[in-house]
Amino acid sequence: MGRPRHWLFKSDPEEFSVEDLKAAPGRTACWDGVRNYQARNFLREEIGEGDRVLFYHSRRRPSIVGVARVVRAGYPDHTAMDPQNPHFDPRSTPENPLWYMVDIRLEAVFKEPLPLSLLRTIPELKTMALLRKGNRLSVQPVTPKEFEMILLLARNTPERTVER
DNA sequence: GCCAACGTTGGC
DNA sequence: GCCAACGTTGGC
Repeated sequence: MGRPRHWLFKSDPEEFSVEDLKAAPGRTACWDGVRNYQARNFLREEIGEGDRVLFYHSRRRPSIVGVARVVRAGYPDHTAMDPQNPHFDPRSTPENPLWYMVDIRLEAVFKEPLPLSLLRTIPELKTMALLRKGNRLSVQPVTPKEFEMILLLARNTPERTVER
């Protein structure tokens, strides 16, 4: 498959929000703490520099809140090797890292989040992995068409213009 | 706060 | 290798 590819990253905003990414140096942060093998495989093998990312807030007000760009492809997640870190995993070592992360840079925050409830009403998004029942994957692929539709929704409504 | 869905663990 | 028990995710 060609580049860029498209992804959706979930985050509990109480842990790490799109505003946290906006406030980070260079609007760039590493996407650490992923401890699921399927998501790990995407981070380690599939996601490349230049890929595009939808930033999703889970929980309180589930919604897509912005877009980001992958600026560094998969490399070992150092938080897994830090005993002080809540995501520490003693099975992961520098010689044989178990968990991976990528770096992303924020490109835009939507002025109004696109809530899950709205996304469910869009026929073109019916097939989105995010909308499938019981889906818990925190890093998931998005089709180019789905991605474009999300950006269209973010732009089209006047109060949903994209803030740079 | 509830609970369904899911992933992981571990006894056998 | 099966599967029950358990812990976690995450929408509602």
